[in-house]
Amino acid sequence: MKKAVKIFAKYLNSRDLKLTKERKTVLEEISLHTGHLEAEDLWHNLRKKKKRASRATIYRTLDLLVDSGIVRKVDFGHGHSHYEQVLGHAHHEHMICIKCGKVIEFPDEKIERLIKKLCEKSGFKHTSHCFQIFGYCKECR
Amino acid sequence: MKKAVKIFAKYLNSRDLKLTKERKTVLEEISLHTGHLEAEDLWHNLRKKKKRASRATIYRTLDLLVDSGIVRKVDFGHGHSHYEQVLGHAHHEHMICIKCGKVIEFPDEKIERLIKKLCEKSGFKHTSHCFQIFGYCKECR
DNA sequence: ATTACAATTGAGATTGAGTCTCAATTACAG
DNA sequence: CTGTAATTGAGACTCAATCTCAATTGTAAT
Repeated sequence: MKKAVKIFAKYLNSRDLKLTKERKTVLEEISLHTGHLEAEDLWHNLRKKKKRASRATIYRTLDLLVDSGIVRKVDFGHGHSHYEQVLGHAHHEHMICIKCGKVIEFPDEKIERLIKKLCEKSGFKHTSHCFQIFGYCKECR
Repeated sequence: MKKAVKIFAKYLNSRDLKLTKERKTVLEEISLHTGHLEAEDLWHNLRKKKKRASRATIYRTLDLLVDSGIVRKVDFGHGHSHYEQVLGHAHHEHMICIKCGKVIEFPDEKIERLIKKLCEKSGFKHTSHCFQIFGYCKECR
């Protein structure tokens, strides 16, 4: 997914920020994963590959990636954030099983439409949202 | 709101838990506030009134109150939880202004219906959800 | 009432995600 | 190549929330 790097470079450039090897490394590692991952996972994965980046840099880069729209930050109620690629993945929201931890994705066009309407009504300018359903999955109920 | 205490007592009893004066105190303090409040607010308010309860007890009690359906835990993206009464307040969700911090409530029947449908489709048993819209309010955009 | 005992409490230690500091390093425009 | 502002990383720090455990309290049974 070279496209992501290009978009990131453009975003960084527009803000007079630099595309360092650490930032590239973090983005590349995220690109390898289609699912969700935690900052800590990133740190461990990179460490294993001897492509180190400090925790501080990882968190800082994640913020930039979120800001540039390449990555989304999601909260599964585990007390820390998860991150997932936006590029090349259909927009969706999550159901989280509070027993086995399984995460089910579902499309969210209806929610998008609803948000648009709600915002129009109150003059609110939407920048992001979170929508999660917690409960028990088919297997755990 | 005496009803809340009754419901709480019943809930506690059903789980062989006790209605202590600390738990009553926490619930009473929450009942005084129609809006959202933080665990830290509770601790300060109670301290001022010389009706002390330790942080540990406040957090423990809040968990019980959430579990019994009297209180709802909401995340406004401030890095810590907020709590609000459910009893006597119409079901709603929140829009949070990322500039001034204002919280706008809006009714959520449509979302409830949407959740129900989504859950039916995938055999998921809904216990709770979170839905927040972040952005800029009319005044800040 | 009194007893008995499991549930509860609180002070303070601990955890853990995330942020901050600042000297040393690096990207990149000119 | 050079100048310089942006970046990095190790580790200190923050802060919400949880845990520990000895002392206390609510409650059901006697």
